Amino acid sequence: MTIILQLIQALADSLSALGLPERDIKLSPPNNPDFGDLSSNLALTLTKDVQKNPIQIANDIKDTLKLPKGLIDEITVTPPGFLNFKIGQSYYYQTLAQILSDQNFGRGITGKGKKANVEFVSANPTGPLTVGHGRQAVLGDCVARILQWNSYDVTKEYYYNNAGRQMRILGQSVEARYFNTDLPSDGYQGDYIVDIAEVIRSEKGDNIEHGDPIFQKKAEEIIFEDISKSLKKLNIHHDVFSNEQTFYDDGAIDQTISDLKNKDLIYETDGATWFKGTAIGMDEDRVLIKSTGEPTYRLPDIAYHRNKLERDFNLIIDIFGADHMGTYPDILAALNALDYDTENIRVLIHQFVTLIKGGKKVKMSTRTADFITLEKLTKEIGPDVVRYFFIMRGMNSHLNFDLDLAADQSEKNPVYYLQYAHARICNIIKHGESKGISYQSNYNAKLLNHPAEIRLLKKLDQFPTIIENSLQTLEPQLIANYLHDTANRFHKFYSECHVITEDIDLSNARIALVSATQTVLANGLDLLGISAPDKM
RNA sequence: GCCCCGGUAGCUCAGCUGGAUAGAGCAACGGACUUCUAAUCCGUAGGCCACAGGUUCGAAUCCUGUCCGGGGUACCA
Repeated sequence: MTIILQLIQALADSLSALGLPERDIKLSPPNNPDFGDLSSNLALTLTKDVQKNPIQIANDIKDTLKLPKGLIDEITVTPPGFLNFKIGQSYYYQTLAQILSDQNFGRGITGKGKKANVEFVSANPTGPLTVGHGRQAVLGDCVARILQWNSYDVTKEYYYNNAGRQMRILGQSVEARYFNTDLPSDGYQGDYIVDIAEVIRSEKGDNIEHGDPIFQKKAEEIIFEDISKSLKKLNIHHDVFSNEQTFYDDGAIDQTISDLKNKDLIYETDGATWFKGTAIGMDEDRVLIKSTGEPTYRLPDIAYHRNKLERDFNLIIDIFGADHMGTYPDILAALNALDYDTENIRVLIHQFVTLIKGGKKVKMSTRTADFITLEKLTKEIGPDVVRYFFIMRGMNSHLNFDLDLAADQSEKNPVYYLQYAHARICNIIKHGESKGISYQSNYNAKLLNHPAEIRLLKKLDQFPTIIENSLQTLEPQLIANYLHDTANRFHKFYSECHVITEDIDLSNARIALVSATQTVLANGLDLLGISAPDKM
């Protein structure tokens, strides 16, 4: 049982001993370290019901509190009525020992025996991935890593629409380049289309007929290769690729329509087939099949999610850009109408990246070939910097990405702050070995008394809590922020405490502390898919 | 019009399941390397947390309204 749970239990016991009403008790570290390690507003929440001065309530609770010996050093009551707990240092020494005995410190077992699916990127193969796609790529990959770290069996999935209008225009664009004719209206203007046409020419010669499916097929293939390559350079791999066409071929699309029809949720107007969303509480009805006979993306999306639900995942995560905000409720509503339980589906929406170049916003468009590729960015500033840049911000913040600044600042990017801490530790350990000092399990933890040492220890102790929070919220930036704090406390420790000294006992204790810090940093960086270098 | 996200230091953003004195990086200024890596550390400066109300012992955080920016609201994806 963690120290927090023990305290909450003891506080709850006190409440009942005093005949006070029950409360949902919360403990959190106060901003000001003078108030101790954990604080509770418990007494303040009771004032109204009890009609008593909160300070007096807090003192009553304090006096009746029964705690295991050695757990808490000091309990104080401060205005306006907080209960503050100072945790004994021996607790942190135990944490240190725990980290040193377990390289996997921070790993959770929540997902043991459970299967999760994370769908992300899912850009249609109409052109290279852009900087805009990067955010989702990194976010999705980190979410998958968080789940894996918590023992989930994770399938990383990429879904794309290859049967619709977009891909048809792509094929027509390639064809136009091949025959040297005008691009279709809304055609793809990028040079890569010309390159694809040339590949086709060199492989198949000049005698392909108009309308040959090879144009679209080859384009899809080549562009997908390029997308995979860009992702690979960011250390991102998908396990499964699903596409729309499959669901036409295996009849899932027709089946979905007929099942919805059986639920009386389908009607036809103006030659189009509509989904009766209003019948099940939605704001509007939506078109599923256009009057041209071509389905809208919603229909295959429903079929696809049905397919995912039938693959028996315990957790299904969809990661979408803000432009999908309005569409997923329809999908979920349709699935519910088809008697599926959608509780295991979590939809993460991230806001867009606004690109700034030369102080001006860049409007990106794949169609007009007005974009900066993710691959180019990765090449310029490196995968670790790209990943950190995208992950250090919350997903529902709009992100301004200044390309000039990114290139400029890559030298002093905050990710190096974390990596440098790790590299420094490696160097200390190396230096220690040259002096005959290396980690011994019989170190004397009590020698770690310096404020900078204690502060670092307290930070390391928080790691599992941070992991737990990030699992619940699926927000990787919690880990990024935590690692920054940890590196900060390490750097401060480094500047105040020399590790390898003439004092062998102290050196041993500090080597232990530094090794534990290394483990936490390496684990955290791994969660973000960022490398932990031995030297820089 | 309606729905979703945001508005916090000069810039980019943390903090938002209500707590005590609102933080970091960059930019500016001033210090610290005969020592395990100065990609670091220490210090100075910088704020009506968009605005106005409300709830509360207590609001950057919750509620309502207004303003500004982004996205949706398509028989585009």
